[in-house]
Amino acid sequence: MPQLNGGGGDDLGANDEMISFKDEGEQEEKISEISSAERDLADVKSSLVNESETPQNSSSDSEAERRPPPRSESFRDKSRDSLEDAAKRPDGGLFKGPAYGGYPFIMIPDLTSPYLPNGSLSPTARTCVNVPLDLHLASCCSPFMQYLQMKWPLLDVQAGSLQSRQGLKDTRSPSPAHIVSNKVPVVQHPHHVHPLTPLITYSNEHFTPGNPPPHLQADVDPKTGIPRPPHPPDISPYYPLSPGAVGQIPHPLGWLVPQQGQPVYPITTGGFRHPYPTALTVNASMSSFLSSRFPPHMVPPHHSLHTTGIPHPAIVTPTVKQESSQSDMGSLHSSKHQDSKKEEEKKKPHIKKPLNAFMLYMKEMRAKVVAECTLKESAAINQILGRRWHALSREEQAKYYELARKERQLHMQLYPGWSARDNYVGAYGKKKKRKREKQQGEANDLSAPKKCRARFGLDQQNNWCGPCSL
DNA sequence: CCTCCTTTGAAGGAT
DNA sequence: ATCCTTCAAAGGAGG
Repeated sequence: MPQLNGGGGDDLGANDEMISFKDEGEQEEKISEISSAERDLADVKSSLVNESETPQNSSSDSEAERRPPPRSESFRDKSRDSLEDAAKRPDGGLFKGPAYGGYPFIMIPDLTSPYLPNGSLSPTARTCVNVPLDLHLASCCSPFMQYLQMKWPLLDVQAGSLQSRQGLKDTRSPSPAHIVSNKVPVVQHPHHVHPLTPLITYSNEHFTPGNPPPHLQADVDPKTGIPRPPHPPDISPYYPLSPGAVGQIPHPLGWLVPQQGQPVYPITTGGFRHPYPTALTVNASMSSFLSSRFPPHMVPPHHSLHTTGIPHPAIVTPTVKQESSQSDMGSLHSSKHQDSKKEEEKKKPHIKKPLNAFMLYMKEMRAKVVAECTLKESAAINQILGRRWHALSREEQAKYYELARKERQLHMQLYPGWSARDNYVGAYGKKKKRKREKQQGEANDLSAPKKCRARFGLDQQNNWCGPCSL
């Protein structure tokens, strides 16, 4: 993306855009435009997801055209080149150096990325760009702020308008309740909805008080013919696929508000979960809020949100899974053992991996699929989503790839030293083990010892798995 | 209660 | 360079 850090920070080393598909059969990928969740579900159910690559009344040549079989170098290079071009464009100057720090819409040039159908910035976007902002520039320079701005490019505008409209100047000392009270409605003006809202995507559940029941489905996706759950008229449940389209905006304060929806990077601190941090935190008042809501080790330094120590939704304390059960029960049954264990775990907060493109896509679409097919089982849902993912057009996928790349970039800025390896569970973690064994075949028993030995060496046999230690 | 399932993609280590 | 493994989300299913 256009350098968030004003420099050549673009290259994360991941040529993730437009990765070639697995060969699942092009025919299958040509899921017709009338494909529906029901059919997907039927496929899943009938064949237990036996990906029979039988050509399905595909026909949709346009679809096939949109998605050239080997999604690879050609498009990838083009994409990257175009991205770079975008960064070099005059309006890409928004991202040159600190100057753009005052703009919350730091991602705008990406909107003009070649991924978008017409490659132009929507009038809405331009309008938004020109909105004067009441930003706290000092804060904006931090990766955290960039992150916030990326996630909630409009928030400051909204905050500004809030201040003007509601006299929120007294936010100098806002209480969390205060912040929370300024929930959704005030930020949902259609004209404020920026095309960049895809960056904030994720599902409505983050933002709506509750997902409407499937039976309330009102409209139908013109593209897929799949009924959609109803949504506020000023909020599109989808990414804006065309310039000027209105994107969905989960509540910008969502991460400040306990929600039912699962955030992308939930910070769970005493039941406090949220999606990515939002730009609301730009001001100093936020830091006081953070101080009140986060444990000290997660609260950024006052008035200087430094790269390190910045609260990030990717940080999840190990108490995540107990947030509902243990936080309630814990007060009753808090054993010393648990305490010591907790403290031990607190020392190294779990920084989650940034979501990849598909994960972001799933995050956004899952609710829809669930609503459409009344299927709850995630495994089946994910199969459907996987198919739909492949059925997406280049441009549509590109948005997610781009979003994912930004995720990684910000994640990297926020946690320079973090490695995906940090999240690996020991030498041979419990997770996914069985499946891998299945996939890898029978030779596992033989290979495992060898791998442990190779991996940790003889001097670290304590890290070996059980079989290896025998 | 914990793990598996199921998807794709990213990352890192091993070969 | 390629292969293998793990993890990211999600929530029902099953041990």
